Formats: sequence, structure tokens, C-alpha cells
Amino acid sequence: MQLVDRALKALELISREPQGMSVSELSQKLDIPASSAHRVLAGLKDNHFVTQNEETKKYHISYKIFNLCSAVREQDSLIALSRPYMRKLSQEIQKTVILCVMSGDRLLNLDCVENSDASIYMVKTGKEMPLYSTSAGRVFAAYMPIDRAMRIFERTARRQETPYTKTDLKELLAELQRIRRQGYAVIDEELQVGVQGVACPVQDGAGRVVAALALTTVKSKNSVDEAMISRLKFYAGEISKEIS
Amino acid sequence: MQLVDRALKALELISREPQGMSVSELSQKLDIPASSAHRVLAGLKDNHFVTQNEETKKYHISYKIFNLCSAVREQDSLIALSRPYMRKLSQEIQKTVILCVMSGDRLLNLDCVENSDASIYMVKTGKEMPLYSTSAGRVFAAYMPIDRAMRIFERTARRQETPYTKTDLKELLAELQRIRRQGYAVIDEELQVGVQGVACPVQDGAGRVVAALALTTVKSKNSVDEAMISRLKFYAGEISKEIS
DNA sequence: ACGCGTAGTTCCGGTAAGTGAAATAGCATT
DNA sequence: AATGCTATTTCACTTACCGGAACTACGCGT
Repeated sequence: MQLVDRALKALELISREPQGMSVSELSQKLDIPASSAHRVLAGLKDNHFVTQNEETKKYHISYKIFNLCSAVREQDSLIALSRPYMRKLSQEIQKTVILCVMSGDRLLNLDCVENSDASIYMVKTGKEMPLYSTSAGRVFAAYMPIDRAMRIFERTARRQETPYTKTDLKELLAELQRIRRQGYAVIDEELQVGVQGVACPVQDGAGRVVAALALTTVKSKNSVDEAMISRLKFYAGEISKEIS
Repeated sequence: MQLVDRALKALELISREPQGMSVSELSQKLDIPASSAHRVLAGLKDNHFVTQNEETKKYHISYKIFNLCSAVREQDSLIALSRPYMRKLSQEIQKTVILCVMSGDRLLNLDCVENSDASIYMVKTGKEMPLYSTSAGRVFAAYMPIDRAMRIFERTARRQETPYTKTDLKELLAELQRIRRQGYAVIDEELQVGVQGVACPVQDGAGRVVAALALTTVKSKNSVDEAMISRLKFYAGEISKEIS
């Protein structure tokens, strides 16, 4: 599986390199000879996944990837069926609402309905974050077997993002217990000073947590309150019901 | 380049198959033996580009692709520098504003700022469309060498989307001339009855059309007028200036 | 329960497709 | 013109990939 491995790794590297990537750069990063790197890039180019700047010779990711993405997005039933509820919720509480799933050990923002309230903290669809420091991430952690959550926390680099960030394992595990009891997770300035987040689980028929519905708010404008949480819970429930 | 070719083709096919894809399906579609198809899928799976449903055995595209996409989006300078202007424009004219580029022979929606006005016609980021039937597409066609535009039109399947759709080559070429003269393109119910679109070119320092800025409006609510076009032109110019 | 069919996965010998060192080409810089 | 740097091409080697076949797993009909 050499070539496929190399090609996919290359694709990922290139996608993170806005200035494009040269043959030699790739050859370095993948630790392979330049001729091999060149061949990999030629393959990606032939398939229109990257383009080459004729002047600089550098390889850039092609916009084709956007099209792939949108094809997925259009067909994803979770996104499709959640969207109307997310819109309604966002309207009601005047907050940015986010739908998250797990991707590997991490949390991924699947979709969001932005509200102008969120001017400070821009939520990006497609963005990945660690589980421990986000409200939605903690929801996933809370509803998985404890040892699995612990192992994920352990192998995650936990950064003290703000003075309030919980990074201690014991503290985090205690937090998970509270989340299970309450049915929602709150993050209070742990990721960014002045910003709060709340998340509720979205569960399928078998009770598996397949997604998390979250909101963010700027504390100074509008602190998290019971009413907000109750609306969030309600809509997370509605989406859960819709999932067959 | 067999394996890379197959892997990338497979990735594309899978991304368009919401229900996932089985080994045998892929083996059929790529016309390769099942064992080879299986190997390709295993490679994609190893690299987390697809996931396998343990029950159905089918392979689904992984959300990882969203992350790739967002990495690109975050770094794309065209998107980044256009966004503020798009927001302002959308605010001013109360319309959905779209930024488009060319991708191969087709038009690709790079980014959009939605306005609630657009409830009928949802614009999808990442969506591709043919050049001949969109305002932004015609802008690109108008500013390229005529024979190139003609060749693209010729090899594109031109569908009569509405009674107003221009599909005749001569008519389209005449339209391009008008667009060059006016500096903008208008589509009036040619793609969808009751919906209008306007687009202006965004040009780099060398005068190359690198993007098109477009708006859509629902005719019954708010028909395209001079003021709207003038604002669109203005902001397309502002973005053009920002491009070094 | 048994056999049968279908689909996924694994095996394995043959070989072509991929490998990487080295040569070549292209382009700045000195 | 020479030098250094990087992209690209070449080529003989060989290994990683190929695909037919065997194996496994599951479901269905008898």
C-alpha cells in the first residue's frame, strides 16, 4: 500500500499548505526520494486533486475537494434532518448552533447555523478539536465507556488554553459524571475567555450518541441560563427522535 | 499509477454514494476484480478516508474530508479577503452573495453569504454547475478567448432548464459579447423560474478573471435593478483591488 | 439441519508497475 | 560561464501489486 499511503498523506499535507508544496518539500516531509515524491504528485495531478503552478512549479490543492465535500454534505442525512431544527433553535435563542460528531479521537464540527452574536468566536464547519476542552466533546466522552474516555484524554495533549481550562484527568472524569447526570455539558471560559458553550447528546434508537448539538455564547452579552439549556435539550431530543 | 488512480476514483465514487459502497459495487464500477477493489478500499480505510460499517460491510466516506476542506478554506486567501466584502454587500442589498471560480470546464461555488431572501433557492458551497446557464459562468466565458468558450459550450450538455434557458450557441456567444460590453452578466429565469442572477468579474493585477462575484434574487420579491448591479460591481472592484 | 448462493476477505505465485539512484534539464545567482 | 538548486526524466532492478482461486461468513430455501 505504498503509493496509496503516500498519495493520501501527500493530499493531506498539501491541503494544509496554503502556499503550495514543492517536490522537495514533500520528499522531505514523507521521507522519500524526490523522484518518488514527484511521481505521487503527478498521480494526484492527473486525477485533478492538485494543480501545479506553472511558474513556481509548486503543487496546490485543487478546489475539486470542495466539490467532494459538498457531495457528501448534500447526502448526509444527519445534516439534512438536523438543519431545520438548528435554524429554529438559532432563531429562538439568538445564538450560533453547532452540530458535532466524533472523528477518530477528536470532535468535528459537522455543520453550524451562525448568529451574528458569534462575531468574536467564529465557528468553522469541518474544524476538528480535542474532546476534553469543548462542551460537545465532553458529551461524547461522558456517554462512552469510562476507560475509553480516559484513554483518549490520556493520549491527547491537554493545553491550558485559559486559566479555567480543566486539564486534570480526575477533574475531567468527575465532570463527565456530572454531564451524564445532568444530560448536558457546559464549558465556561475554558476554551476562550469570555465564551461559554453548552452541548447535549443526540442519540439514535439504540441510545448511541451519534452527534452533539451545541451552542456558544459570549458571556458578557448573554450568559448561559436555564431557558437556553432547556431549548437546546428540547431540540437535541427532536433530532434524536427523527433518527431511525 | 494504477493504485493511486483507482484509489482517487474510488474516493470520488464513494463520496457520491450516500448509502455507502460495497466491494462488489466498486469492483463493478471501476471494472476491476473484487480482490483489487477490496485492496483499494482497505488502503482508503487505513488512511481514514473511508469507514466501514461493520454490519453491512459497506464503505462510507469519512468525515475526515470535511476537515481537509476546512483546512483549505481557512487558508485560501481569495476566500479570506473576499468574505468581509461579501458580508457587507449582502447586508446592503439583502441578497445572497456568491463567490465563484472555475474548476475545469465548470463553475464552482467557492463561498457564499446567505440571506434569508434565498429560502427558495439554496446555494451550496462547493457545488459545481455548467458555465452556460449561470451568470457567474457566463462572466468567465465572456472574458476568455472566444474559441475556448465555444469549445466548452460545445462539449457541455446544454439542458433547457426553463422556457427561457438560452442553449443555442450563437445566442450564447452574442450574450458573451454583451457581457463584455456591460461588465456584468444577468440570468433571468434561465436556471429556475422566478429567480434572477447577476455576476461581475473579479480580476487580478494582470487583468485575468480569477473569480466572479454573483448575487441571486427572487424576482417576485425584488427584481434586479441598476442600484443592485452597481453595488455588485463596486464590491467586485474592491476585491479585485485587494488581489495583488 | 443441510446445502447452496452470494459477497467479503485472504492467499499466493507471476509479473508489471513502482522504486530510487543517477542523469538531465531548467533556472537563478555569482 | 560556472555553480548550485530544484524539477523532471530515465532506467535497470525488484518488490509491491495483480487477480484468479481458495476460504470464510452469512442468509435463504428446501
